[in-house]
Amino acid sequence: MFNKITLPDGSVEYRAEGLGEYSLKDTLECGQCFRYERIEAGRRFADEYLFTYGRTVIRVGQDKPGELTVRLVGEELSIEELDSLFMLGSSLAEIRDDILSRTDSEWLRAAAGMAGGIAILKQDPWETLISFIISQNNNIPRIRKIIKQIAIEYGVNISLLGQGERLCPLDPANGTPCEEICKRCGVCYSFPSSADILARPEGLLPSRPGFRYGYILDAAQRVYSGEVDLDAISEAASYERTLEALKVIKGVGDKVASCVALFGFANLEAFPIDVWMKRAIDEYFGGSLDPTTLGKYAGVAQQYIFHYVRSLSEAK
DNA sequence: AAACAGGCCTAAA
DNA sequence: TTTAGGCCTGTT
Repeated sequence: MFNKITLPDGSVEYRAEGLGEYSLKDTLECGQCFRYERIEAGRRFADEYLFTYGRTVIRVGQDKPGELTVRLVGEELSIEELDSLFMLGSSLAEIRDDILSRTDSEWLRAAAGMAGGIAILKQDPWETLISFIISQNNNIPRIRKIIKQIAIEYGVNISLLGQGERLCPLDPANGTPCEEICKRCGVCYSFPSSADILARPEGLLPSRPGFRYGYILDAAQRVYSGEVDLDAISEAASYERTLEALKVIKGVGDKVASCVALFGFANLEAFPIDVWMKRAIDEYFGGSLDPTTLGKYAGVAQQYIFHYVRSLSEAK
């Protein structure tokens, strides 16, 4: 859980510790989220990032596993919201043990050993939905680029919103207007609502989403009209009903819907199967793997498998 | 240059 | 119910 700390200079930080093997780097870079920038120059922690969430930019750092330090720019977030976003309510070790107690796969054990520091973020459902619509038949650099350009095209610059200090480490003269830097980085721009997109659909075009353009529009229409009610899904819906509800949107099939269930609604039993997972299942699980055998944290197991198989492929 | 990238849709068996 | 093409675009 995060603690709020007021520093001598009056600024506010949130700190959490005792989070076991929680890895900030693996959590942000494992592919579940797209709106982050790693900070290199002038960083205060071994790993440090800017991460966009709603109308807040979160500057988050980690020196060793199990510790997090956070500063906020833009809209305030409550401790509860921060805990929920970073999944601090669950113990990574308990989740891992639960998964491993249900399998005799040595390969999965090795995957857990390597990826056990990954937490499942509970991100904004709407942005997650659009992000994974964009992800289809696409590669990660371009996915990030499209999302970034959409935000820059429609969004407000969170870093210029309010009272708080500017925390942009990419700005050499802290406190000065930063149009140029921000429009390249994009991480400080909020993501448009469904209404924003419907009011001016052409705004999507500069990002060149290709055939996904119609899918994004369909999602915006169905969410705006209430036919797909993300708040209601968030409140009550089971995993199966979440999938069913999301799949009425054109361009949303099993894979995209399960990603939104997992990363947008924190349905930890969600088990997205993409090309990487298919490869892993073919290679290391004899061609089939029933997610329900992995228990209520199957989605975390999915991240172990996904992360491990990708790291193996990168190694060669 | 042809194939591929964290899928989905549609048409056809 | 399952299987093939095709799809925007950018990169290699």
